[in-house]
Amino acid sequence: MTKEHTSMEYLKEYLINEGIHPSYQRLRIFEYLDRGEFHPTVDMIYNGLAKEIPTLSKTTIYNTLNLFKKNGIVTGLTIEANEVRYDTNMQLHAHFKCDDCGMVYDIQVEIPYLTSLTVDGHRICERHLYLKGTCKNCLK
Amino acid sequence: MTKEHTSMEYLKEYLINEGIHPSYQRLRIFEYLDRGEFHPTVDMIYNGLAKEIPTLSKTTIYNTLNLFKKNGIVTGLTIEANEVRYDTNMQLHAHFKCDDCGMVYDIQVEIPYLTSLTVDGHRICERHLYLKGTCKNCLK
DNA sequence: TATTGTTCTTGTAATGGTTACAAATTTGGG
DNA sequence: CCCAAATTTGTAACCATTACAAGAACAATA
Repeated sequence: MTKEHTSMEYLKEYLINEGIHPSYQRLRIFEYLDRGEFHPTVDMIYNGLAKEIPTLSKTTIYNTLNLFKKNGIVTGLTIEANEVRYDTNMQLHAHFKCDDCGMVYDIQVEIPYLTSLTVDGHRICERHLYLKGTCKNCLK
Repeated sequence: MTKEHTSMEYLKEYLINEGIHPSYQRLRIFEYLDRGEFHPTVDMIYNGLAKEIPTLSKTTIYNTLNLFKKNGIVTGLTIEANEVRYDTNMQLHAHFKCDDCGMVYDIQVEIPYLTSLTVDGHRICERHLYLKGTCKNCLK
């Protein structure tokens, strides 16, 4: 998925192309994920959408995210043990989480090592790289 | 901590040097972590030690691991959202987790990029790199 | 050695995120 | 318009972790 804000129609077709029936809830959840570099948790999605979709259930969000993950259009980031953050950017990239404000940033990486298909004889399917520290804004 | 099997006396002095009072439980838990490339969960530690220390409580394991983390001799790996694995190797290295057997391997990395102190203006304190796939043994 | 205060350990209960499940609702095709 | 299938929802269950308070072990002092 691209980083630019995209029309609802486009998101709808995107879901269909990925084999996902674009129900209202799924569309809104995907839209929420796709807008901006946000990497929200389930709670953030719930709090963000519940105002506009009063009947929304957390179970629906979990179901939807698991469906998205199964179909490979979303990935869950486990930077902290007790919170999963969701990302629609499926390209290889790293994340930086600020210990102060909690913000998660996308980081572009150019590490040829990471594109290797094997390491020590093991076959690699997923690559995860994240950094932690104090972010640009909190350093000021 | 080194990877070789080390005597109980050595482990004891190591804990003392790190400012940790070496109680029997702490010593046994640290010994369990230090022996082999195992990266156990709390449950594994509990199941592994409960036979020999019948009074051992899971709370003690959690307390002890949190103490070890606070004193910087152990780190928690959050590869999967619902399980933390503990590692006494505090040097920069990567991990490979097998989706089949669940085994976590240490991987030596030589990525100059990772030793950088900042990225995009953010100050880096921690670096985490893990890979997932099928391990050497499960490929056979 | 007895005492006493501190540290460490333990069991139980509480917490919080996630999943299981079944009922209710919505949707799409005939 | 009707029915079967898919989707959503709320409740309850689950599991890892933490909070808390009581009990046990320990260290220092006299």
